[in-house]
Amino acid sequence: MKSYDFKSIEEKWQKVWNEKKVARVEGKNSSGKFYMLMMFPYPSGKLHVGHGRNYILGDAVYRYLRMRGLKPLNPMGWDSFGLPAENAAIKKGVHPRKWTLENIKEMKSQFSRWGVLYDWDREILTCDPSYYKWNQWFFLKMYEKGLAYKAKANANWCPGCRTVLANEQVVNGVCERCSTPVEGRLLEQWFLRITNYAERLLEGLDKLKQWPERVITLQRNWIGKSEGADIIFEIPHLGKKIEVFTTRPDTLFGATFLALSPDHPLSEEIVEKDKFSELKNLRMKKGDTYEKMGIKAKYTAIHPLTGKEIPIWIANFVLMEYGTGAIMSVPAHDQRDFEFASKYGIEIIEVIHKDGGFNGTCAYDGEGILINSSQFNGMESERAKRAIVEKLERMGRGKKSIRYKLRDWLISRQRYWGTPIPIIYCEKCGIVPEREENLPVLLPMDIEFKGLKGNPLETCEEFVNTLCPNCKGKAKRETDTMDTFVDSSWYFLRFINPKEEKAPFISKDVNEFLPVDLYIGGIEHAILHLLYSRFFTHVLYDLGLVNFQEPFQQLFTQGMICKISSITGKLEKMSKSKGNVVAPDEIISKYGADTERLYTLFIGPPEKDAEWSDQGVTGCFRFLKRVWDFGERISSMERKGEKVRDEKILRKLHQTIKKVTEDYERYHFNTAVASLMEFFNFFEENAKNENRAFLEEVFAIFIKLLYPMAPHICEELNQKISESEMMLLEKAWPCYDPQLAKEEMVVVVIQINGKLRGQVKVPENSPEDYVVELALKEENIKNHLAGKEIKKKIYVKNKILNFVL
RNA sequence: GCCGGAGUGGCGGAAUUGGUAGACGCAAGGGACUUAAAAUCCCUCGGAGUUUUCCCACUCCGUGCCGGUUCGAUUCCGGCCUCCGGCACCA
Repeated sequence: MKSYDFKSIEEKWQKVWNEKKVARVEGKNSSGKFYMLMMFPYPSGKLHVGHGRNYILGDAVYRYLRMRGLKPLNPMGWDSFGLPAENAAIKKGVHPRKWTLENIKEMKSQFSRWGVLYDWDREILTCDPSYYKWNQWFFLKMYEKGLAYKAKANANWCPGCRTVLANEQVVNGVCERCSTPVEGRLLEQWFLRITNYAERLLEGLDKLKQWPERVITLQRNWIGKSEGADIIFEIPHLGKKIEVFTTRPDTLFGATFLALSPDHPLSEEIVEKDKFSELKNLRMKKGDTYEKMGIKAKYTAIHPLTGKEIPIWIANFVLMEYGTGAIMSVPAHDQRDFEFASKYGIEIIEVIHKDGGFNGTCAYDGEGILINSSQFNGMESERAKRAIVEKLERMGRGKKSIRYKLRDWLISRQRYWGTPIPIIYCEKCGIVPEREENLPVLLPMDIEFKGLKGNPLETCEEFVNTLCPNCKGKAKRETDTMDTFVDSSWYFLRFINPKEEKAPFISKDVNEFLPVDLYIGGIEHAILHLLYSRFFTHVLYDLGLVNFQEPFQQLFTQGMICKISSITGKLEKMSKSKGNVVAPDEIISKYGADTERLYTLFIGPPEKDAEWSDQGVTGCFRFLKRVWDFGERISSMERKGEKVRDEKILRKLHQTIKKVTEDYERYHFNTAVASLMEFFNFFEENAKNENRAFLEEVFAIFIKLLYPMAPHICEELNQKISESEMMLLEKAWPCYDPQLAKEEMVVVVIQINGKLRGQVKVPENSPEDYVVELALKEENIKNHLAGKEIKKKIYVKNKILNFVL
């Protein structure tokens, strides 16, 4: 008997799959359209078993769908622009492109060693001019539509990466990539006007029925819609107005002061000259780590409804980035206003009354009945909101308003390894977009990286100096490159026509294949990538380039693989910096790729985080080894006599087909593995007869069920026992016989007052009377019923019989 | 503070619509084989108790805590605790 030689089996089949290009989808899809996609990786180098989860999961789905008769489009590419490549270049002097291509080669071979299949004929690299040309093209389209613009803004500057970051890339005040604290810097930067799409991005979420609820919630909170009113306060001494945004117009009569952000454009005009240094100081002390403080302005504002003069303060707790940068402060009904008013002795007026509401020690921010509010007294908050806004609208002092937390997407990066922004600064014409026919604006390749500081593009004369496309006069190129999230915001469209030279894609084809039917990736992209991609798709829809607005029909977010970190001592996401990575090659050389695949799927529910256990891996290895030995045993048996079927085994088999099919449909691979193990335990135990024909029949079905998860061993076993040479990948998924999948005899549990007291075996769908009769014969039931009266009987067919006493 | 998600044996986890809690795997303990080890195979494995020579049984408790609905709750409802994730002076 040959022992389980996973190494040669796996090499053999990987070679076959690669050479036959089994996942290739040419042009249109004949077997029904299905587009599945794994989030494409950044080629950072070696992959670990944690990364593997994404790809293995996807491959199991892919192979299952293949057996179900679909031939899904399943492409793969590389998100290959970005900082790590550039940092490696500066450190080691190797060009980012070279570093990137080497990593891709390594990772691609890792995919092969895992036995995951992609249509490599559609491979794309975002760092390739044939790809990033279209980033530039989209940018120009957006510029035309006013969706790309340059503005001076207080940007998030990361001193570590020496570039600005998008709001989405700042996590807890530090850089998402390098964890350096982010500073504010006033810079001219390029933005994409994602805020124009806030409402549509919000509405679109309602249509995403097959997205995880938590991702929807994260996006909804990130967009952060608030409904309220803009209200105008006059400053008579200045002859100017201040507009504020509030969600609580019903509290307007309690507004006893205005508070302006220190960055508000009027802030310098309204404070005394001798308080300028104080103002500057205030600008440094923003954020909730600082105590609330402020400067009283030299002017007052007029309350739009009472006509009373109220003070204006510059306050460090008011954000310039949200609303209008100014608020009406209602100390009785907003805790922040309350703290500020208490500190500076500003008047506090209760206007919303409720029992247990405002008591003078802290603000009451709930709803109630209006008081101290003139003609609105006695109204409910909700009604008063409308009534007051209507009144303001009639007076021309305010209007209904909706605000979002979402801010425009800052895409400028002061780094080299990215898509050059196709903009030219002409001495005469100013900002001039590059002409379409001149695209791509090529990233220069001959750059010396060692010891470099700052953006190398700035020092690259051939790149910077150019002629104006308008007047042919002297001009300079923009040296900022694009955020790499631009690259990943549309790559799923490029896979349809990856080699198209005249357009980013062909609309007709894209409309046929998209939206992506199943998108698999990590939860860490819940906001950034998935929001930007949705935004891009909405924009492309408006440009008439695609006929759908949402790019991803179903989203599956898999959990992360964790392990105790040798550095922090805690359970952490597997990563090099935490010193807790497990290399796939370690597992593959010891147990094989099928074992790693099976264990990765068995480790727990795929949408949840899981802890890697080296010991757990052995369980899966032992299982596969037993499967192999069983196959060997069958193939060494003599073919003789007639096929003798074993009813018990057949029933168990068909129950297992049913269970495993249902589990695959729901992506519950962990329980699919458990069911297959359970079946195999049963099979081994009961397959005592030496009837090869029958054992072979059962075993052939069993390995089909196991195939999507452990494909190499199953292909090999299939070849060994099967008469046809056809690969399992091309075979049909087994159907179960509903009659056989049912138990012949079902166990009905007997309860007394809801407590388990016994069980009887009866034929399926037995009538109540029959089950009661049998139950009453049970010794234990008799004991419990002795001397008591049965009040009620509850019978659930094939499940339970409950006597209520 | 706000918004999500979760809490089940020594561990990872199962229980698809309210119907036998602990499937499957790991670890552990015991045994077989072996000079020995590895590998493999067999048995035990939530807690407490009753019965008993053993087997076979049986009873009570048990799914974070307290309460409710129900013949019956890991599952539904109300209140709390803890942990994880996201947002956070967002007016």
